[in-house]
Amino acid sequence: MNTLEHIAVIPLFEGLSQKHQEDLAAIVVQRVFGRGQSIFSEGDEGNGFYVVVSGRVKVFKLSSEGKEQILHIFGASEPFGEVPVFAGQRFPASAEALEESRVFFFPRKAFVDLIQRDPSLALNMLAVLSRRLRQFTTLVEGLSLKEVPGRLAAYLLYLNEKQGGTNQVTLDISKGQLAGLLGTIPETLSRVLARMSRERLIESKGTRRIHILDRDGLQDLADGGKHLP
Amino acid sequence: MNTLEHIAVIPLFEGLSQKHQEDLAAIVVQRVFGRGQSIFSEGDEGNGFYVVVSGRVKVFKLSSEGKEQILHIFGASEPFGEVPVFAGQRFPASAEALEESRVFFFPRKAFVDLIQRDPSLALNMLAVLSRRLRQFTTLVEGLSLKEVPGRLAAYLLYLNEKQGGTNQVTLDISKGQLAGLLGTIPETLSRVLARMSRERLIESKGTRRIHILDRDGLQDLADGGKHLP
DNA sequence: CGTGGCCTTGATAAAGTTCAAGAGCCGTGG
DNA sequence: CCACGGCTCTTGAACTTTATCAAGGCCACG
Repeated sequence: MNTLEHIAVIPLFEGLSQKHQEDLAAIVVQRVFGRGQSIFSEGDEGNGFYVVVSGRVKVFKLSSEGKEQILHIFGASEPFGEVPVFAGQRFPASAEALEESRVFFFPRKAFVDLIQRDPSLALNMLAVLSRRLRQFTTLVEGLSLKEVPGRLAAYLLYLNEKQGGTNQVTLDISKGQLAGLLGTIPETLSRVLARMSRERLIESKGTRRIHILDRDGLQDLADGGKHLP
Repeated sequence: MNTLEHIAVIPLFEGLSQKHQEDLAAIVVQRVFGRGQSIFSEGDEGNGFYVVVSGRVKVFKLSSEGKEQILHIFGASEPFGEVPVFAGQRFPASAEALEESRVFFFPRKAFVDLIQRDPSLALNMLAVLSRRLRQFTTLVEGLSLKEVPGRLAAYLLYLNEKQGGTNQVTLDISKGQLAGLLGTIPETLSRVLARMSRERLIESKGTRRIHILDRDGLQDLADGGKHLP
């Protein structure tokens, strides 16, 4: 698959003319990052943004004591690191490859030029940022208004839906990373999973496989329902 | 001040031609909301977005048990409620007037049309959304990685900077609302303020006036520094 | 000058984190 | 093929932070 074909497949670039896609292919820079390798750090200057071609990338914040809050995990064809392109020039968070990952880098100036010439690209980017804002409201809601079991239940249901259908879920990240995504620590996550098993909401099958036994019970938790005494 | 003059003053519309500003003036709808009145609710369909003309508006989420997390407070010339314009059509949060407020409403379709014709409007809107994303990362960082004293300290320093200069800060919202903005409840906020006074970091002068006695101490807290033993 | 809303304070309970130790799993290399 | 070493994950006990419940105090405004 060549560069142009990869670009054609990215939803952000849907609706672009052949010519404009070729313009993008002309300015793009391809890079590869190994597992655990940093892509950018909070406070760095951003002179462009990224799109994941293959692999997975996490964007996160670190506390002064080293705790990590994951903001997003991006997979193939998803853009990240756009904020500095349009507002100020420093990254508000850090990014790191979760596994060996190939990414496109689009330099700021050429990309902004293209946006000015192509309204559909502008609207696509507005849609991307708007969806991101929506996701953030969900994250904030979870952190502020729900407890860990509620956030975990919501995540399991979300994963289950994404993996379409059956009552089986396969975690796509390690439990340590999941803890960071849910705004807690591995110990707490482990205890909550154990409790959910005890209460017959779920059943663990191996390290990364979980059976959903009581979807309604999980839904109650995700909605902030009160726990059984 | 007529409609066109109000529009000319909104940063989002900076750089627009006279003609396009007139187009906006032609599609805008003006509305007034009393203190405590709802502007929209989470889940409502959004067929346009808003700009505050005068007064103040809070955007927030409610938990199933009635706790409120404020996401933003918007003042004059600030746009809000844009997400449904570009992504899906439902509001991810609710909005309510904090005081008697006048707002402009811009219907979705006409506005999107104009964006397609004017790249500078597109870029302005991208900048608005990007700044909003940046603010969210700060909010998430606070909620997940800092304790209440740290968030409060950061807010006081932010307010102090915004109010330019001296060591005196005037709260622009009630303490109950501030608790909602910091992701806590009034009782906890009250206790934290009392503790900061005891430790001579601040001094309360009346209900809404606070003197900053130890800016470095506050900065330490805001950075997640460890508390004095 | 009284009344209601907002704020404060106290006692108690719940949720989550920390620290410490042990168990399970996996890839590597003998 | 098995054993080693290093992770990741789990579990326990103590502690910290925050929420909850319940009064009581303070203004502000009518």
